[in-house]
Amino acid sequence: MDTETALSALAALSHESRLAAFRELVQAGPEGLSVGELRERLDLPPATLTAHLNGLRTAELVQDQREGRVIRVRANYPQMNALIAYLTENCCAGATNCGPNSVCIPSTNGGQT
Amino acid sequence: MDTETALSALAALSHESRLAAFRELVQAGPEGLSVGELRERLDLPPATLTAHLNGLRTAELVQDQREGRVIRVRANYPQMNALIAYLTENCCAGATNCGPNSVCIPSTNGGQT
DNA sequence: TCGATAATTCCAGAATTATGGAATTAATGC
DNA sequence: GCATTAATTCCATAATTCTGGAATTATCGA
Repeated sequence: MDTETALSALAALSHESRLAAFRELVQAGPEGLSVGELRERLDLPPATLTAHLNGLRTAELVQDQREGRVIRVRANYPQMNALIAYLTENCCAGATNCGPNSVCIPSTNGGQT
Repeated sequence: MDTETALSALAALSHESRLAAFRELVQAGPEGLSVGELRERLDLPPATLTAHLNGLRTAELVQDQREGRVIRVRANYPQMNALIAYLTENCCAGATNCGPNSVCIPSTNGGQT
């Protein structure tokens, strides 16, 4: 993932409603949710939800598929994963001991504190 | 890390100049950089850089320390790591096979597609 | 075709964030 | 005290993002 794409994804997730929407979609699993279900859970006016969904769509963090009158939205897990990979690389500057479960130390000092 | 803190960190990183500043600090390692060095590298007016640094400070993604007339800024690696952990949990909904080097699939379907 | 439902786009006002010059604070050396 | 350097805050303008009502598009069933 390049920096421009990462910025787009970070911007998409940096708003309360959009992060909440994305979390709902992740919890919903591969089935995703219809826009209507999402709207009920988040309790947002239709136009507002669409605007936020468009932010997530631009960042390619979600994908959708029309099913009749309903549009089903799914979290794009690989894209989210790519964002985490980007942040991990930028957090650790290439150190190998880095990740969510380790303390993040740059490689330039061999991991000492 | 709670959602409010994550939102603050995501917002801080979702701007070109701030992400660039943070990357410079990560690459600089534990020594960090003075505000002046950062200013030269990013080529920003002083007031603009300060405004962006304040965003990173509020999110506790950087910490600083005055050394005489100079203020030294360092990346706060644990905070960045906590953000990555938060995103990993929210990306994967608790699945164990998740991380920057694996495909991110929620746990609700056992990893099948 | 018509009516109902789902979701979107359009658009304008409100709110927030970004930008950077000028003034200010902080520290140092003479 | 005074000049110098480093960085900040102050403040006003510019730019962007957010919000949501109203109109529009898309699909379906009768």
